[in-house]
Amino acid sequence: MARKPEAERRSEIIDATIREIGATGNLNVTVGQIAKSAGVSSGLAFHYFKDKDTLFLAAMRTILTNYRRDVSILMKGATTPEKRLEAIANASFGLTSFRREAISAWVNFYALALRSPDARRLLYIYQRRLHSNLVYTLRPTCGARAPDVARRIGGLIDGLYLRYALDPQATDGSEGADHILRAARAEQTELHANDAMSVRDEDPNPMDPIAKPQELNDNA
Amino acid sequence: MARKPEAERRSEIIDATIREIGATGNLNVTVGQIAKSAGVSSGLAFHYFKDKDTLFLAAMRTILTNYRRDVSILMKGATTPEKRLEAIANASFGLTSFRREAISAWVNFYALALRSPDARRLLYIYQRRLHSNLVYTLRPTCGARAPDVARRIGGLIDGLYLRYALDPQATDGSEGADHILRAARAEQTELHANDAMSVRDEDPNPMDPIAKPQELNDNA
DNA sequence: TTATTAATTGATCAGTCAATCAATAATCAT
DNA sequence: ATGATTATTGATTGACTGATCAATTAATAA
Repeated sequence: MARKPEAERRSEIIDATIREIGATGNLNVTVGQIAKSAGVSSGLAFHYFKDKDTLFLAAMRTILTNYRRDVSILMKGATTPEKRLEAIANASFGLTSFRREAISAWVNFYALALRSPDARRLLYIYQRRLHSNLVYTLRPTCGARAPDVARRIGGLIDGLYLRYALDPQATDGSEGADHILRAARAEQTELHANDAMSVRDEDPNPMDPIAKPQELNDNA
Repeated sequence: MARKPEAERRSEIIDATIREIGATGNLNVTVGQIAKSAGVSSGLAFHYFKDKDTLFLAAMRTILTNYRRDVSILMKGATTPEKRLEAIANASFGLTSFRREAISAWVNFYALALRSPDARRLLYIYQRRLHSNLVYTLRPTCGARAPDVARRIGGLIDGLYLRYALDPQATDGSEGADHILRAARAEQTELHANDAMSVRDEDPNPMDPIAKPQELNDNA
């Protein structure tokens, strides 16, 4: 009936996908369900997305874009390293990323990455961007240790996200964000037995850290 | 044909389940596939496990049992707090837990926990046990901060596991284990800006830390 | 042996779903 | 208007699969 331009319909279908994944908690939602939730026929969903996996990936790209936007916004006002880290932490555990739909999408996305190279690529983009942002943020306080520390902070973000995401008693992610800041403070204190160990980690991956926060695009 | 006692067949079917999940990377393996891989008919799989989800949970219990066994073995020889933490780290990133099959099972298990209360319960058992072991291990060096630090180390284990598990370039998990130890060392250094913050975390969850490493059973 | 129990099969049912496609309806350009 | 283009439908197909069950076979006991 109601005719809409391609771009709008695409995003409506993507939104419906995220909604349905959030409602059921898994990727076994049928295209029919999704289409219905979007108020269109299943045929249209296939018209715009060649198959189900493509649709899921598009949905995940939207989630990642939202996350990136949050980071970007919160980073704007952050002037000190401490504030910048807080921005990253708050974006990771903030309302956008911690809604049920985003959580479902994320957790299932990890599982999808196990069998879909496309999903894996997308996951790497997220990881690289996060790592890059963290290195940039940690450099002033950690110096050469920044890449090494960033790897732990990044891992901690993912791990705690998973924890609190799967904990029905956790109402929001603020506790997760607190932990990130505490971990970073611990890593940033001067006297580290670690220093000796992490010398070899001076820029372990030369391709990797770029001076400024990343704005990579998700395609490819 | 070949007749075997219940216990043996059960574990053969469970092993086949783990194998097939590992091979395909997702839970969409059919019971037929699993049965075939176990060398039995699909009917038998349903005879011993009332439905597919039950079978998956049984498989996951086996994975958790193997992990627990590894921790237990490695803990035996560990006398100092440092050695004990090393034991936990090595178990978490060791060969048993880092095989492709275990990785697939774990990642999909997280997704399953999103929709299955039974899976969620099982996941909590793992998390509580890990937390408990960490608190016990960290107490000597962290004192009152142990529960708080344990939450981060636990999260870091999960997060880094996910990272390296989904990284095809990572051959083993030894790098993950290294990170755990470094993070712990950072948290254990004396002069912490954190100390003031984490006072309120003195035993945040009274139900939680128990003096000795846990040997909870997985049922219920 | 014979009766009883336990293990195992495989065909079958009933339902589901991704993907296709021919047909229709709305919009636009001329 | 007219034709071309774009959006949209929904019926259909073809393949798949979880679960059931009646029948069969092997082991055990009496």
